[in-house]
Amino acid sequence: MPTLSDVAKLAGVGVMSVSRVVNGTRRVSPEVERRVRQALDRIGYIPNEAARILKGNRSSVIGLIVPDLADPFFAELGHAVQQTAWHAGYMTLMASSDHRADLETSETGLMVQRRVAGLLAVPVGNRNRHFADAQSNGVPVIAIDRPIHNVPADTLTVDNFAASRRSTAHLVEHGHRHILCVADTERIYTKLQRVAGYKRAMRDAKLTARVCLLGPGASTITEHLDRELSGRQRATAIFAESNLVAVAVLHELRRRGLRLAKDIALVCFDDFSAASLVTPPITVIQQPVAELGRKAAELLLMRLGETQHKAFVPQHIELPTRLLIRESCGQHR
Amino acid sequence: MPTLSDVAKLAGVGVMSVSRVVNGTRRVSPEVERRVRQALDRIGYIPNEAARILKGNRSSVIGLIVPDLADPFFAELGHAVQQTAWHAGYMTLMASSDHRADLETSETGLMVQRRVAGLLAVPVGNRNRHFADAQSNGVPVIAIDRPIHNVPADTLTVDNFAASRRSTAHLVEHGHRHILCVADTERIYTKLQRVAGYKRAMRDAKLTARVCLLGPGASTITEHLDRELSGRQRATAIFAESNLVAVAVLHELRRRGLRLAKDIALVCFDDFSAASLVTPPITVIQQPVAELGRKAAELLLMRLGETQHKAFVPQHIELPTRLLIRESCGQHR
DNA sequence: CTGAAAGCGCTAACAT
DNA sequence: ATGTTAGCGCTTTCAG
Repeated sequence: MPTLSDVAKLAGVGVMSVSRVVNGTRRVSPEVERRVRQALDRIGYIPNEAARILKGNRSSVIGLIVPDLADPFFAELGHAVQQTAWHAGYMTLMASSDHRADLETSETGLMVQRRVAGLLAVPVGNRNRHFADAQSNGVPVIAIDRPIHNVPADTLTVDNFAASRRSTAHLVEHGHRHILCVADTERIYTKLQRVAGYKRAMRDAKLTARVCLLGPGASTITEHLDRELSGRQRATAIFAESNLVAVAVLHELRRRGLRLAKDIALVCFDDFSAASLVTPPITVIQQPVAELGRKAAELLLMRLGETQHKAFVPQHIELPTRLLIRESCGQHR
Repeated sequence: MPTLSDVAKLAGVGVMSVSRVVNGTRRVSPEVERRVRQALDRIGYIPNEAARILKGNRSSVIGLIVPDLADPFFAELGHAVQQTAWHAGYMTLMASSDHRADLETSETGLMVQRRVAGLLAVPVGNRNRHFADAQSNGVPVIAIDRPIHNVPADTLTVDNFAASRRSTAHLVEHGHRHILCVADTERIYTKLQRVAGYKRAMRDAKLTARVCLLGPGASTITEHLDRELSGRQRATAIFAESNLVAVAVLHELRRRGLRLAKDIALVCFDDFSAASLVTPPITVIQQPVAELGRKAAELLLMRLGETQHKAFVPQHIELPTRLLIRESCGQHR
C-alpha cells in the first residue's frame, strides 16, 4: 500500500506538503497542491490510520457493547448510536457480550487496547472493574439502559419504575382488581424496577400484588397461570414485564381459549412488532429506544470534547416512556 | 498510558523481555518472567494496538456493512458475523449504509483506511468501485445476501428463486388458480429473484402471473388489492415477497374483514416474529440468516489465511431455505 | 510557504 | 536467554 513519502517522491515535494494537502492542515501554494493531488490519485493513496493514532494517541472509533445484537431492542439502539457517531466523524466498534460478564470484560479490554475514544455499554453483571479500568485509562464510559454497579459513570435509562406504575394503574382504572405481574427471574435492573413499579401501583390501589416469576428455579408460566387463572380470585388482567414474557403469555392464553380484552386484559412493557398485529392489538409501554442510543452517543461525544482535568460529575438521565393504548384492555375510559 | 518500556524500566529488564512475556512469543527465564509480570500489573499495562498494526500492517478487525442494523434480518446477520469473528480472534467494525450507495462508499473507504483485515457487505447500489479498490488494497471482500455487481468477490446468498418457485407451487397444490405476487418496486437482487421464481412457478402451472408492484411510481397496496380482490378473477392466494409486504397485506386483509386461510391464502418470503403469533399463523419461507452470517465470516477467515499470490476464484454459495408450513394456506395435503 | 528531523509504541532481526 | 537497534507511516516541531 502506498505511503505518504511515495506520493511525495512522485510529486517531487516534501512529505509535509503532502500531509498538509491531505489533511487541509495549512495553506499550500496552488502549484504544489496541484502536483500533490495529481500524484495522490494516480497512486491511490490511503492514509494509514494506525500511524495517525500512534502519533496522536486517540482514534476516532467508539465502542459499543450490548448483550445481544440480534435482539431488536439492542439492534435499534446500536443503529442509533452508530448513526449519531457517524455524523460526528466516529465509527463504531460493536460487540455482543452474549449476556456474559466474562465476555464483556474481555471485549472491554480489547476495545481499550484498540484505543477507542469512548465506550458505550449495556452492562451485564456486577463486577465492573473493567469499566473502571477503562475510565482510568482515559476512556470515558457511558452506561445505557442500566447503571454500572459501583462505577461512577454517566447513565441513560428509561423510567422503568414510573411507567410500570402508571400502566398498572391503567389496569386498575379499567376496574381490574386481580392483576398479575409476570416477570423473568433474572435480577436485572430494568426488570427489578418494573416489578417494583407494579407493586407500588398495587399498593397505591390497596390491592394485593401477585408476581409470577419465570425462569430457572421458579415455576413455568403454565404452572403459574394454572394457579392464577382459576378459582374465585382469578386474575383478570396481566402486566407483562417484557415482550418475551408477553409472547409466552399470549401463547398460554391462546392455548386456553382466552380472548384478549374480553376475557383478560394485558399490558406489556416494551413494544414489539407483533403487538400491533395480533387481534386485538396490545397496549404497551413504548420505549424511546432510538433516542436512548442517540442521547447516549451525544453525551459521550460531549465528554470527549471536555478537558480531562475537570471535576467529573456523572449524570443519570432518565428518559420518559409512553403508554401506547391499543385494545388489549378493552375500551378506554 | 504506560508503555512497554515503562514496564521494562520498572522490572529492570529490556523491552524485548517484556514483549516476550506479554505475547508469549518465546521462553523467558522464570525469574525475569516473575519480575515482568509483577511490574505489568502494578503499572496496569495495556498494549497499544495501533503500534502493533503499524508494525505488522494487519489488524485483527473485520468490517461489516449492512443497509440497516436495526432491521431484524441484518441484526441477526451481524450478530452471527460478530460471534464467528470473535471466536477466531477478530473484532467487528459495523456500519449501516442506510441503503445509500454514497454512505456505503465512504464507510468502505474508512474501513480500508483503518486497515480492516477483511470486509463483509450487503451491498446496495450498482457502482462498486469502492469494493474493487478495497480488494486491490489487499482487503478481501465478501458479498452477503446479494452479489456485488461487476466485482469478482465471494458471494453468499439464499436460494431466492427456487424457494419462491417452490412456495408458489405450494399454493398451486392447494388448488389455487388466481395467485397474486405482491412485491416492492425496489430493484434489488433478492426481490427480483423472488418475483422471477414466482413467475416461473406460474408458468410451470400454466397460470397467469399477476404481480403487484408497491412503492414510488406504482399503485398503493390498497389500490392493487381493490382491483385484484374483486370480480370473478379475484385472487384467492397471495405470495408476499417480504415480511414488510406481508404486514401491509395483513393490515389490508383485516380492514376488509378477509380471514386468512378461509378467505385467502398467504405465503411470505422471510419469517418474522409476528408470523407465528397471528391467527392463523402464517406459512413462510425461512431463511438461514445466522448460517448466512456465520458462513460468510468463515469464508472471509479462510481468505485471510490464504496466500495473497494465488489464483483467486470467487465462490458463489447459495444456501437452502425452508418452507415452514403453518396454517395460512389451510390444511396441508 | 516548505522541508528536515524526531519520535509515537511496538516487534523483527540481529547481537551478545 | 536477553538486550539493542531499526523502522513501520505519520504529524509535531523547528529551521529555513
